[in-house]
Amino acid sequence: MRTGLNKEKIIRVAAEMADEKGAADVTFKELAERLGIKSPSLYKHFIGGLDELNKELMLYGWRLMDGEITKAVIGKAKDDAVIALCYAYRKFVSEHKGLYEVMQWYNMYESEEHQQASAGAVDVMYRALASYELTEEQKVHTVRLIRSFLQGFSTIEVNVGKDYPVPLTDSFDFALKTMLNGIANIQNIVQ
Amino acid sequence: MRTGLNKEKIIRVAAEMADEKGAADVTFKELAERLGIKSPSLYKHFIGGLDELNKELMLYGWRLMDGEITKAVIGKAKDDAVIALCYAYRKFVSEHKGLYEVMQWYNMYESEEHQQASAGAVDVMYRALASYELTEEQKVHTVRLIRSFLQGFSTIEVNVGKDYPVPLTDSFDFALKTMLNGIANIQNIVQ
DNA sequence: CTATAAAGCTAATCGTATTAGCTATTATAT
DNA sequence: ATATAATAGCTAATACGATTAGCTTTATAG
Repeated sequence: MRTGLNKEKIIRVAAEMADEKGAADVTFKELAERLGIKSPSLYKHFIGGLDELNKELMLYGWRLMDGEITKAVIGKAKDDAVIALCYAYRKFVSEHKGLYEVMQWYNMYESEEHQQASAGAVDVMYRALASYELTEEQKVHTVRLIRSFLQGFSTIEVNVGKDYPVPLTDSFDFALKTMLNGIANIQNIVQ
Repeated sequence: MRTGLNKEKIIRVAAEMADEKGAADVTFKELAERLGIKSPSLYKHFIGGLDELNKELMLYGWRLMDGEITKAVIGKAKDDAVIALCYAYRKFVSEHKGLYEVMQWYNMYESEEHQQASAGAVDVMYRALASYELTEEQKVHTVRLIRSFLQGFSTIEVNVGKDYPVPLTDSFDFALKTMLNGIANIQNIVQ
């Protein structure tokens, strides 16, 4: 019988599943169970199989994050904007560990598509830097620094056991200040 | 017949294989072929199967990197030490993309073991900071910043398509300078 | 020399992904 | 309204790698 499913609904369930059980445990078998259908039926929606689902999950994840960090930055400028963006990124990851794994993990394979998917989030970073007096090249460097840090920090935080006696949050703030300080002194930094 | 294999040799072949084909494509099937044995025989060396192999690969990778960055830092202090360490880390990743994937990827599951594996590399970072006038807490923050950046930057660099018109190397240097600048101004940064 | 452990092998099993082909339901064109 | 086509589901069968069971050969300790 018809269940009224479509790609979008399936992706949402798959994303939940990823967050609950980890990216590697999103199987067609269990996804189908959760949706109340049999696993071969999933091929009606994802002809490319598990691979296609993962790609769509990745795209979905980046769109979602894009939305979150965009909201966070609205009406803010300079340091306030950067700080808000970084907090929003970190919050997103903490709430979507599994989905974030897919966003990272799947990138190993389809880097072209991944590039485009994350372009939205990167673009928000550029806009957040608009209010600084920076050359285009300086903006590129800065975005790459912030992006690298956020990505690395998130990965570490998600998988870390202990953050005692020095809380990770303090280190996060420290890092933000260091980077903002770098932006402020950018003329002295770049030859 | 006896082939004279042992864990160490198998791991080395598996590491090569990871670098050639990517972490996800290290299968018992092909690994056995490369070693000239049948895949069930691998269980004589890795009772825990593919899982155990991956864990050992991860440990091997971190030991290897530990050695590399340790060498790089010898006889250097302060900024020179940090710069050398970061370059060595980046070089290691560029030469061991697949192995590095395993080092990252496997961490999702066994975070306790991963912690210990990467502890060596983290320790080298602490030593590299020894020559600065920093409190223990400041060192922790600094190590976490550098580590996050290196991890994020590496992941991005490995999977990125284009670094044109702004070369990634320039961004790497920019980031290093920004972070070193942050270390120099650390008193002003921490409240 | 012999007993035993180690390291290999073949054959069989398991689990998930995937494909093939069938059926009912929905949507659409006449 | 009705005939037709496309869609979304199903069952049965296949494929492929991981894994397990049980056998055999080779080193080696005593």
